[in-house]
Amino acid sequence: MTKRPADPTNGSAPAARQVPMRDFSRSLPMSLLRAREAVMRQFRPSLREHGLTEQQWRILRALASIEAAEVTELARTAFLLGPSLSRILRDLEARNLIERKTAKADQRRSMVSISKEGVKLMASVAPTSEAIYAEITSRFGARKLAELQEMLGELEQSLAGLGAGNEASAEE
Amino acid sequence: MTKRPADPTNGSAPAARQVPMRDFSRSLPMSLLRAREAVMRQFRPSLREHGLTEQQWRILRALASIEAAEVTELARTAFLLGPSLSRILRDLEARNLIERKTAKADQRRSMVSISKEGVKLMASVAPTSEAIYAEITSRFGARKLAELQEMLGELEQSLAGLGAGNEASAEE
DNA sequence: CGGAGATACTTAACATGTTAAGTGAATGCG
DNA sequence: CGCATTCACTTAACATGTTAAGTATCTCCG
Repeated sequence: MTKRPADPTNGSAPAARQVPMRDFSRSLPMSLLRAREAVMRQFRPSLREHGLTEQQWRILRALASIEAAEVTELARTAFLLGPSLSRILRDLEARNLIERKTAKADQRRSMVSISKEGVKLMASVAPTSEAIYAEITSRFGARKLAELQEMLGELEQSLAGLGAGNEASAEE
Repeated sequence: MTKRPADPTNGSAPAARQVPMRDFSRSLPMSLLRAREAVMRQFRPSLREHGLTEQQWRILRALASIEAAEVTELARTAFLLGPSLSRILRDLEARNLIERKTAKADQRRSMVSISKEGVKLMASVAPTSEAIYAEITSRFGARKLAELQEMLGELEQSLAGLGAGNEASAEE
C-alpha cells in the first residue's frame, strides 16, 4: 500500500525531451481536479447510501433554496449543462422527488420544484453532509477555506469572457 | 434577465425552511468545480481542433514525461480511474498514438508508451496550450497562481486518509 | 506441486459531460 | 396575418466517471 506521495523530482524521464511543459501534475487544471476529488470523496459514500449522486444532490439543494425555478435557471444555479439536467430531472421526477408543471404564460418553460418527499430526503441527508463539511473546514482551517474560496472566485472572474473568443469579431 | 445575484437573505422561500445549510453556490465543491470549468473552457476548443479530449491529452502528456509506464502507474499520474483509462488506451492505440506491450516478467502488466505519431501530435498542440496557460497566468497573476496551487495542495493533504474511513476498524 | 488469495487489468452497467440536432412554442417584422 | 427567427427545452451520440464483476496471472504457503 503506502500511497506513494507523488514523487517530486521524478528523476528519470530521459527521452521525449523536446517540449518541456510544466510538470504536468502541477498544472492548474490538475490541481483543481485533485482538490475537488479529495473533497468529493468525502461526500459520495453518504450520498450513495441515500441513492443520490452528486449532481442529483446539487439539484435538490438548489431547488430547496429557490423554491421553484425554470429549467434554464436551475441549470445555471446547479452548474449543470442542459442535457444533463434534462435527464436528471426526468429521473428525479420518476422518483417523485421533484415536481414539474409548464408555465401558463409561456408553454415552452416549465417550473420545477422539490416535492414533499424530496424535502424529506434532503432532511435525512443534510446532517451527515453538514458534519462532513464541518470536518473538512476544521481540518483545513476556516480562515484558509475562506481565503481559498476567495481566490477561486477571483480566478473565475479573471477568466470570465476570455473563452467566449468571438465576442465581437469573426462570425465563423 | 438581470442575473439575480445569489440573493443572500433569499426573502421568499417560505416552505422547506428547516435545514439552512450554507448557501449552496458557495460550497467548496462548487467553487472548485466552477474554477476548474473556467480554466478548462479555455483549453477545450484547441484540444478539440486536434481531435483530443481533455483526458486523452492528459494521458499523452503523462506518457511524454515518463517515457513508458504500466497502466496502473499511468492511471495515478493522469489521475484517471482504471476503467476510463482502459477505454481511452484502447482508442488511442487504435489511432496509433500510443504503443502497448506486455511485460515479459509479468504477463499481467503492460507497458504503455507514446508513439512517434503521438509525439508529433503533442508537438502540434503544445504551443497553443502553453500560450493559453501563459494568458491565464498573466491574467490571474503568477504569484497568486502559485499561492492558489499551494493551498489546493494543502487542502488535498489535509483530507488525505479521511475518506478511507475503515482504515483500521469495521470490516463491513 | 497445487490451489487459495492477491494482482493488474478489462468489461459491464449506469450516470453525467459535452456538442450537435431536433421540437414545439413564442416573437418580430413585412 | 404569415413566416422566418429565436427560445426553452429535449434527444441523440459519443466520451468519461464510478462502482461492481470478470479474467488471466502471479504468489505463497502447505
